[in-house]
Amino acid sequence: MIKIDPNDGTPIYLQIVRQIKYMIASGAIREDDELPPVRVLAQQLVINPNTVAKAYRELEFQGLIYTRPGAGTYVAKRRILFSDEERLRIIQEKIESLIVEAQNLNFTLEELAKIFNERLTKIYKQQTEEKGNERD
Amino acid sequence: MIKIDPNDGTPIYLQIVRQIKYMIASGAIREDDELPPVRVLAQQLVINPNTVAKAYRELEFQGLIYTRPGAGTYVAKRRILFSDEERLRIIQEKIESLIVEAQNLNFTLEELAKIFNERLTKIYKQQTEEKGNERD
Amino acid sequence: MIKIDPNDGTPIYLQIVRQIKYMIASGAIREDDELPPVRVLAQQLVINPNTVAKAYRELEFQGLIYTRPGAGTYVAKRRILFSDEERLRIIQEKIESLIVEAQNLNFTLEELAKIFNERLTKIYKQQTEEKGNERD
Amino acid sequence: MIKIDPNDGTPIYLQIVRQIKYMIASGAIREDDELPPVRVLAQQLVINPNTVAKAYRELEFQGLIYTRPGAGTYVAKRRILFSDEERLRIIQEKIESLIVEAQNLNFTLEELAKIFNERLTKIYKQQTEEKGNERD
DNA sequence: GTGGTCTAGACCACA
DNA sequence: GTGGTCTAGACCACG
Repeated sequence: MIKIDPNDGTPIYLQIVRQIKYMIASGAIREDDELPPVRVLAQQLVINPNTVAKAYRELEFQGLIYTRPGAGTYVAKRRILFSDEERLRIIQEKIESLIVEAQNLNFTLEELAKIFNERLTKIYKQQTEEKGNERD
Repeated sequence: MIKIDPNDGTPIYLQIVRQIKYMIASGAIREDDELPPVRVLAQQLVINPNTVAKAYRELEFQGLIYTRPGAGTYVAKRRILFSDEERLRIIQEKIESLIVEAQNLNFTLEELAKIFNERLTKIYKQQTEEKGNERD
Repeated sequence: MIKIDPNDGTPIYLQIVRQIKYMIASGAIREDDELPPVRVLAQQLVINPNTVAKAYRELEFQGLIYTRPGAGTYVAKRRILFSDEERLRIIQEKIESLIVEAQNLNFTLEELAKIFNERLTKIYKQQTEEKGNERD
Repeated sequence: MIKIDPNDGTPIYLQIVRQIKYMIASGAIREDDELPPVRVLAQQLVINPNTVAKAYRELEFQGLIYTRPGAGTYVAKRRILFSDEERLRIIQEKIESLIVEAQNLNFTLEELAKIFNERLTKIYKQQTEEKGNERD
């Protein structure tokens, strides 16, 4: 499920973090699902177990997973770990980066707004559909 | 218009390389346009001049810019232009990443849209004001 | 300044974390003060640099210090990183532990309250004195 | 009345050992008092019975408890009693640690006092109620 | 010279 | 068998 690109430039452990974040956000893995054991994932990706452990630690810090030592690693329940100021700070940083990149790529602000809001609407529809299905 | 994210994981000099590359490849800056001097950019971004110098060296090595010793640094002739599909693909990837981050921070899609559009509007106003001032 | 007890039972890196937390809380080290470099502290304590790095990473997680790669590690400005729910959860856990330990040690709740409030009052007086001195 | 803190850093079995030791050394439990069966305590603390068993083994090795096979586990004769100074020293160390934690989480001393005393009052009421019921 | 990443490999606590 | 800690030691990014 997870793929490492050694030439990516970003550290391996962050590549793992990013991909697991995607899986959690998209609902591909859910609360209390078990993640692959450190050693197993390390063997699959042909990297050192410590590197996987580091990725898991980072995710645990962000409140997305939890580990029960001796048992395994699991997807955590959604909860608000950081203060509102902190959450806002983090997301505004990312927004800032996105806008700058868009301008570097010669998009106007209007174009960016359009692409962004379209994507958001699409996801919104998907999620309301899923909720509808769950109710069935 | 370059933005550094210290938590990105990618080295600062590569963040600069990427962003300038995008500006060139998307036509945001053009042949023989002058890049900001190393020291000026370093001061703007609050980073070490060596780091900026390294980015410029890398870009020169890739043939995207050239330096005229004692004069300045300029965008080179040989340019690779992104297709519109390429530009769209890149920006959509970034948007995707922003949305994932927001969801894992427990922002709703509505909250994200609100924060994003507010920021965009603010920048839009700033830029139209600046243009107004330029005309004076 | 920092002392390691190999027979303590608690991991070395947590012993470091705890002691630095004390230094920060007591004002022994303050905002923007530099911590000893990883390698230096490791050599002093005769432990592996990675272990010190792990302690520093943990403190950075908790928002108590920040690192500028290539430069050094510094005491961070006080700020509220975690949500109120999270902060309350953490401190209530500790209070719970304290109360249980007190009962195990055959203190009555009244005795515990007395000892605790006396200690708190003492610190409170100290801190108001210090503020007074700073104003001079 | 044992409490496990998974984030403490010290192994669970040692947390149990320490707390039972305190109960014995402070007279909270006495010679020939029965300890809870391994399985019962494990269920209460939501941990593995092996972990409790290991703690009991360690306490037996230290001569603080003895087991009568098929019957139960009891507090041994040979007891080391803490002096009042010792008890006070231990609990003050814990209080110190709680205050440091609270300050680093940006609680004021007043807030800490309030949370602490509220919790204490609540437990006090519970315990007097229980005694009332016992009398019935 | 500073911190960051990664590997290889050992040992421990715990289920 | 699972995660956690620690060591030794290499290489890189950055100031």
